[in-house]
Amino acid sequence: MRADARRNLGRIVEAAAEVMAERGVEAPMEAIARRAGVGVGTLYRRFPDRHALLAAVGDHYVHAMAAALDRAAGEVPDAWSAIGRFVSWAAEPGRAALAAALAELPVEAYTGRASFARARAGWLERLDALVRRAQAEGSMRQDVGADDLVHLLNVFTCHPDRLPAPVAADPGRYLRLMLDGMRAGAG
Amino acid sequence: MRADARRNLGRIVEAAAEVMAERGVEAPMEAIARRAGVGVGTLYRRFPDRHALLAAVGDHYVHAMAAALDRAAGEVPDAWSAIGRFVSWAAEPGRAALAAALAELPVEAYTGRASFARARAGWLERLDALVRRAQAEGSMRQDVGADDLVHLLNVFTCHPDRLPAPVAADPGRYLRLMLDGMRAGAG
DNA sequence: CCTAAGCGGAATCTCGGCTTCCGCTTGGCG
DNA sequence: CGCCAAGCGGAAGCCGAGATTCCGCTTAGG
Repeated sequence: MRADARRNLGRIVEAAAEVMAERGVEAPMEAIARRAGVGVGTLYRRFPDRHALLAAVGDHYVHAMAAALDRAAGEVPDAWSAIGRFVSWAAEPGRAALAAALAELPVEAYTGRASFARARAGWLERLDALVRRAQAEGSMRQDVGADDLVHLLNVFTCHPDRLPAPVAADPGRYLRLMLDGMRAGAG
Repeated sequence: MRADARRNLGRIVEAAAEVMAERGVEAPMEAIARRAGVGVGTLYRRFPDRHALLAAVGDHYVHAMAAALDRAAGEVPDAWSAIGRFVSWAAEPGRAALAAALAELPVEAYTGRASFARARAGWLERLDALVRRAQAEGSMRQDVGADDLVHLLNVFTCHPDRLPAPVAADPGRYLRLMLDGMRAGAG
């Protein structure tokens, strides 16, 4: 594979991640190509259909999330703070948006992508462990779980067009409210 | 106006409210017509364009919300419980969804509709009063407002396709979490 | 310098939804 | 009861957005 081709490949995946975060998994191929600074033809040559592209984007995303989680857990001793940090990181514009976008998509996009499934499962598992640790430390309610965290992140960080403008303008405010509600004793 | 025509008019507005709640303000006219048990022709004769239909739906909605709020406030003595009740009512499937749908829409849909604007303002004012009462009673945080409540309702009750499936399945759970976060002392 | 890998983007195709239009139906008056 | 205009439904044609193909031009790199 020629050097420039390889470079474009990377750009395309990044662009796809961005655009899908902003406009959903169904974002027009042309928009993705434009963002990547590439012609649609190139996009199609590399990824024969949308699913192929999605799988690539999914890999990209899962690894980024996993790395951020580990970083957050390493930076502070208590689990509750680590969760707070991770949430802040994930809430940065257009970040978890991708999670929401990917959540929308049909399973068949990943069939035969065992590595992706494994990475995803691993990430969720580590998040879950962190949550359980926070609960054991007495800082988090027992009746909420890692899933709730993920869902709410997805909700508040999905692309701005899909949220009431004030929420889109400051999702952090609402995520903090959510965390306040998840703190031990809040129920 | 003939009796059957009047009947259809009512059905159309109701159907439009339902369908727009589920599929957004841009929901296909044909879907609305079908739900109303009416031909598209009838729809277009009555409402020459989408804006006319939206205005009618908006009226419908604002009045329903105002009535529910007053009912909730009348049923229990303390403001916090009243808010809880109202939120529960508004979170019933496809209810506030309409609010979210209407929130999306451009101002020009309502220009020249003073009565609608007035009704809307009145409703918000009453909700705000209730929130301030809850704060005075010491049951609600000072740093949140009626707006936050409205936004959160919109977020969690928008049509299911736009939410992670588990959230769509039980928006009440997440709204309760958010309310827990808004309770006095939660910050 | 040459050549095949790689590229871009115009052209074409498809699909979903909007809007119109006209022949049929029916409320309700005389 | 009979008439006829108000009202109805939905097929037909229009349109724009996006997917996908294709081919002549560009350029990496041996």
